[in-house]
Amino acid sequence: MSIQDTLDLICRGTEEVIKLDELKKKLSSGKRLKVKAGFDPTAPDLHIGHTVLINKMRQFQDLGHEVIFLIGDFTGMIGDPSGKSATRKPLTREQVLDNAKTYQQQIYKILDQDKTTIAFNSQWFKDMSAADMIELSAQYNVARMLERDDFNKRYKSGQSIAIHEFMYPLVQGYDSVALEADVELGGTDQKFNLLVGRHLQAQIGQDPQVVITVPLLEGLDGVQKMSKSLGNYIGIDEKPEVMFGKIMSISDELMWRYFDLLSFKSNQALDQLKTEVAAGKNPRDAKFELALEIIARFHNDEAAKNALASFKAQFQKGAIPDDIPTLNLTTESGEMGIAHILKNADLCPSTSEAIRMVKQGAVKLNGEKIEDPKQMFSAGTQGVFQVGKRKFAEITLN
RNA sequence: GGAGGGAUACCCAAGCGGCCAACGGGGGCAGACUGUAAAUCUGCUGUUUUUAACUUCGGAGGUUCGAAUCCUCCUCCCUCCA
Repeated sequence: MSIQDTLDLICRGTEEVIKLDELKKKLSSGKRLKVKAGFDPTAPDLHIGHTVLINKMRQFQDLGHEVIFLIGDFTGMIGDPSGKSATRKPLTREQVLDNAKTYQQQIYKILDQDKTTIAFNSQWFKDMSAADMIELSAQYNVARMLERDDFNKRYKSGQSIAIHEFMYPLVQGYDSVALEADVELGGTDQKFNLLVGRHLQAQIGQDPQVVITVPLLEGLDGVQKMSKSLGNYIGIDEKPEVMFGKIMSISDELMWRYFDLLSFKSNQALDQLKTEVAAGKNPRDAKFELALEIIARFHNDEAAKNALASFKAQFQKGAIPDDIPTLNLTTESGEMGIAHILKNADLCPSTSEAIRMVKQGAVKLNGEKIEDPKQMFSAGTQGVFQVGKRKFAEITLN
């Protein structure tokens, strides 16, 4: 592969490469590059938004470079202020280590374990003295720190910025010095921090790292970035059927964004797909392809196909899914009203809600719509109760 | 330390003595439609023993036949001055 081809591959789906010629030079040198990406272990599970970055790491790995998955166990205790308008709560040491473990388990769905170096930044920070820390903080100044957009906004609007938050970019930048990183990858929200790494490396006389940023993936709503706390995410550990459903629920427009950032299809293949849809191919079928590819990556081909099949069965033919919860409910007086059955089976959060569902025509027993919110069922009744298209339970009354 | 402003359901936000379980928007859920859990349209969105009752508008008291709306105290948040 020529240097140019390699560059094209690396740049695909990135937001920014700083600087391109430096990257070219590093690649041309034939050296095995140290490619670093830092992860703040605040979240217990990875979602596919994170994988945009990890996919990029994988590419470097495939090109023969050393990929360092840096777990910010030390930085995690500070709490990255990036993109936040308020001061974050620091994590305890136990939480950080716990989360880090989960990261390690999950990244190998994409990365090649044998070619991945895992590092913890507490390795070089835990023994740093106060004097070392102050020396590090002398490498940067307040005015430049305040250039950062989120600090700037908070400062101007009178919100508090704790002093330790200024340490975060420095500490993260120092990671690059300690690792002698050639390339650092990160989301666009990390740009400032990544650039601090370049600055620190240059001050110390190292060849500064190339900074590559990748876009942040929008969540299922298509507006806000994918995150656990917003609940608009697809976790990479989720069941195939759940993943399938979530992917199908994204808008047709957002689908293309997901293709761009998550699919390993070539640009040519994507262009062709877009042309086909524009020419009348059902966008749903394109979404099927996306779902199949992603599920195959995190599970396997068979699981993906099964998820497709059960999706078709459940939502196109209205069939009852295979694995539905089974439970027994005990009646007090030998019979129970529909509202209580639904509530007790956790199909509805309250009897009021259950009554509403019945009135809206959302409730079925063995496929037969229940019309009367007061309908009673006597002990011995058995069947599949359904609320809406997605909630099922096989219930036996006794 | 001083002076003001604010706290309403999942979120934003109206209401400023009875017509308020509380406008509107967002989100969510359901139905219709669609070869999509997309888009669009419609409805619902406190609880319960559901044609009615009960609890809710930061917390605790009070005024009143009647309070989210008025008064007192408390808690928290914000702005300005020092």
